[in-house]
Amino acid sequence: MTQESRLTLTGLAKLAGVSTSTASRALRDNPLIKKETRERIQALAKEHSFSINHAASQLRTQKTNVVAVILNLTDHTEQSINDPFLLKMVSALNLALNKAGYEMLLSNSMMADSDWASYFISSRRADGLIIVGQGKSEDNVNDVVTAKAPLVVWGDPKLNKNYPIVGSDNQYGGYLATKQLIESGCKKVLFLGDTEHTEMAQRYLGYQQALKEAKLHFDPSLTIDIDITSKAAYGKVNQEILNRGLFFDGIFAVSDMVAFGALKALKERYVSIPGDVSVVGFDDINMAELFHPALTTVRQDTDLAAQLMVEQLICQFEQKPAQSKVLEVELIKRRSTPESY
Amino acid sequence: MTQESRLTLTGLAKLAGVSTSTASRALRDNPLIKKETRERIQALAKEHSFSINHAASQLRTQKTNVVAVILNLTDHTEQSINDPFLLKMVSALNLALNKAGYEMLLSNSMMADSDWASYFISSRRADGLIIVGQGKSEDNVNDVVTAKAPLVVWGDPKLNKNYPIVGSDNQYGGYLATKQLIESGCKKVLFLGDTEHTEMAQRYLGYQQALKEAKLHFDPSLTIDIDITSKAAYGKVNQEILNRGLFFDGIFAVSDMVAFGALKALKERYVSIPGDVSVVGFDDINMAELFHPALTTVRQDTDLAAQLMVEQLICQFEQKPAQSKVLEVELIKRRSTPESY
DNA sequence: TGAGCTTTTGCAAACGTTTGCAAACCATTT
DNA sequence: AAATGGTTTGCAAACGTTTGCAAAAGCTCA
Repeated sequence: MTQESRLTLTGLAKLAGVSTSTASRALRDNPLIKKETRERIQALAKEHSFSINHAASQLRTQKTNVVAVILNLTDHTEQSINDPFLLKMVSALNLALNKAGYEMLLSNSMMADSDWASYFISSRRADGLIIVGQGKSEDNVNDVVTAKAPLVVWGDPKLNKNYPIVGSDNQYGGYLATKQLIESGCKKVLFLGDTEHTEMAQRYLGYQQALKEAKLHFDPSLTIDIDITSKAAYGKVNQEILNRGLFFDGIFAVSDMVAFGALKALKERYVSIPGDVSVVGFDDINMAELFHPALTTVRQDTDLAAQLMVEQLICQFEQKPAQSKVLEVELIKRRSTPESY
Repeated sequence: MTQESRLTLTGLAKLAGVSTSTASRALRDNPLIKKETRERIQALAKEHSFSINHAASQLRTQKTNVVAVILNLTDHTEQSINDPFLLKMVSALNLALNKAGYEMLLSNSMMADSDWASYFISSRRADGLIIVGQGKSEDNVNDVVTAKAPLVVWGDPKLNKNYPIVGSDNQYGGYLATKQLIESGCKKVLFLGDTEHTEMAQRYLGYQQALKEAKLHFDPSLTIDIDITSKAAYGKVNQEILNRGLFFDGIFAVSDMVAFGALKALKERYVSIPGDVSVVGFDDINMAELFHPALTTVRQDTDLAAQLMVEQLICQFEQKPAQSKVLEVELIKRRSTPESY
């Protein structure tokens, strides 16, 4: 019940019989202070489980050691905070940040509506921003840039913006996926995804490229434009089959979740996979392997991605120039496409 | 390039021709200040996209408006940060916290190894702690308690601890799941999970209770003790079938991920679901519905859970007593158990 | 012994808010 | 015209660190 006031650095210093500044330096291992003294004070601190008041330290140093991660989802799309890929990304970022000595402040775009720069940076809540998804509202991102806040975006790295973007080689990924389908003997490959979404549009390009390379006719009616959720995929595939029969023999789904939705629809209509229809997804979330049949997909390396993003952000902290980074993708062959022979 | 120093409250005040204190009060909508003045200053602040230096404010008020969320996973188990249920929980917490005006600091237990109280609370990084999972090391949690830090734990709410625990009615959930299997005609129901893990142990109790109620013999060889991951479930179920044949006709999996692993093994061995074996999971993550067959499972309401946890935490901020809360669970019938007739 | 170093410590001024208290202002009333 | 009371403002002291600078302490050498 006694509201024992917390131990302060000055208090600790008194206990140690030194001045506050000495105590401060000792705790930060400043070599100005004699080694014994340093160790003595550090021990004392541990003993009293003292820890520096972060707010005061922040105020003085102007450094928060916090990075804000913002999930910037397009509004019109339902790709939500529940998307396993995004969550995987978040957890990878969390790890990478902690490893680099930073805390992660997680925010959906709700809290700091729109004015991220002033909310997070000018208010000194965070040293920098990692924005996951380029979203619909590029304005927000641009505001951050003009505010000169350290910033990294997860998105389409080929876009030539004035901020660093880390992302997969989406076009090549789309190409790989489609090529695999074609090599499996598919003649009519469905593109299932959102052609407006920046990254997905790249995958779409890759899809077209693979078709062209194989001298297959590009049939626009094979492009099915949907929200990138499993629910939308499920509904649309169901409906299309109902309306047009089984007019395709392969599906390139723009994400694993979309693929799952499609697979569910196919299975419910007793379409054999990969017998009648082969399917390739994108992302390689954990579930891809667990699904039946295990999903052939294009892997995005979230761990490496997170690491690169953190690196590029830290570059900016140190006033060094940061660059966009393209991540290689990898086709993971599983059972939703036929075995190669 | 010009390192324009950021606008400070005092600066803003000067711009407005008032004292710093007036400006401060105006921004916080303190009715002491005349309404017109307040509005004028607020407008000015918006115009210059000024925002209060959070560190300074924190230092003065001793309030961070940040809550640290710690994923406290048992070491020996592989239930990782990738578990969709945990991530769902995290995202629900994020939402609930933001709604209540708090930021969320996400930490895996790595960063602040063990001494959470001093790392987060006494260092004033956060106002309170939400710990997800009781984990192996109850010591950590106890330390937080003795440090008198505001704290809520996600875990087994029936445990009578001196800190508030929010959690599902695990025993009843286990009971419901098992009962459903029995009513589907199962005579030999496998329990697939970790009987040591606090919450899982409760589900195990429910399993036993349902058996007893149905006057079914409790056969210990039907209890399969595994790490609660899909990988472990897949491996073990595979192996068991190999060794002992199909010696069961129902599975109560302690989580959906575990259920998925089991299902994968069953499907690979051409066991019909729910024809030969019925399966019930726990959690009701999004994938449960997408899986084929759609998984019958016991739903835990993460949104409500998050909301309750935040409420209980805020209680403590306001010096009010906080309580443990038991969440009701709900059986969601899908296709991995036979249709009821 | 004390001059001239180097090593080790302490003083005191920030960092940018918030808030108790007192002062200034304004409108009434006597 | 002064006293009263209510609004509205400003002064100045915190909050707990960090750090440039100066001072003290210890050492070496003449």
